[in-house]
Amino acid sequence: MLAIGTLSRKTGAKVQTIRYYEQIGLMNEAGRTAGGQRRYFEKDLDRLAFIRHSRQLGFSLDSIRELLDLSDNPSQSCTEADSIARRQLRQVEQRIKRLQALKKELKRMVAECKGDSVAECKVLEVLRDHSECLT
Amino acid sequence: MLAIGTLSRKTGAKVQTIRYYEQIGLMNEAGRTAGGQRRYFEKDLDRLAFIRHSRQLGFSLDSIRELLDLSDNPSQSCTEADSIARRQLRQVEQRIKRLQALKKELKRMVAECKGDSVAECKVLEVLRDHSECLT
DNA sequence: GATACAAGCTACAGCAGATAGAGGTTCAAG
DNA sequence: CTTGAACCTCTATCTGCTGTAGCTTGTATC
Repeated sequence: MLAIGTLSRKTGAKVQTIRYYEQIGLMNEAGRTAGGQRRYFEKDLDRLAFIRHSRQLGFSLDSIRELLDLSDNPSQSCTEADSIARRQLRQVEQRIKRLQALKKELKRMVAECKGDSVAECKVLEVLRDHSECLT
Repeated sequence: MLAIGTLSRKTGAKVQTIRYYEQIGLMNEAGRTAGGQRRYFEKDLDRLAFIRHSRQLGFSLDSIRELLDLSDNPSQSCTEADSIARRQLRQVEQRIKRLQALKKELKRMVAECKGDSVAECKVLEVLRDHSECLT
């Protein structure tokens, strides 16, 4: 039986976050001691690790909920899990594209700055004048 | 004198967003008609456009506040604006790096999936087992 | 001048995904 | 039995908006 702090240390999730996951129904309600403290089994640790890892891969809590449901019903086809992962992949790719465009623009912005007074600051000028913008 | 809806249409910011920006002190308090409706000058339009463009480049509202302060005091050196922009650039670069690592992992995940039953699903397996993880 | 109605107003709630603090209780080691 | 770290609940806060309810104003048209 593991206390919440142990779960926290083993997964890297903050104690409050674990309680929050319980609150929103992502983690099962934990058993309690006579005094009301949460106690966990190994399977809870696994579930939390799954959630953490999925979060690190950028999955939304809703997607994780779906993945956990699938994981709890091992007889189904894998197709759905696959499509969730592919959706996530597409999202990540899109975000990368967007950020690369931003990076380009920011680079251009700071490259043109010559440390003059604010009046001639290229950074501020670029921000002011959207028409020069590449994006 | 421009109504809030005109400002909205010209900048793409939602009406509520403009009022929100006023509320948090990013936009100056607008003048009002006798009936209490907000009326704006061209300079307000410029300021809002500046904010919108900065947001599109991923600057936080706090950074934008700093940039606007600098922009309002044209006698200062440009150094600070430059360092805010560089900071933003670094953040963007870091995010790209992180996302590229995620992308790699997600690709690996879906590539290994063969449409089997959930029990053998590689996607779920990878999520379960962090130790196989590249990140 | 009357009327219609789009557009404005305030105030508040809600979203994701946590995180922090107050103020009190329990557990486990010594 | 005492100590104090770890736990508990509850509520508020963060970012950056967005949406709704219920009401008022402004303006074009008749």
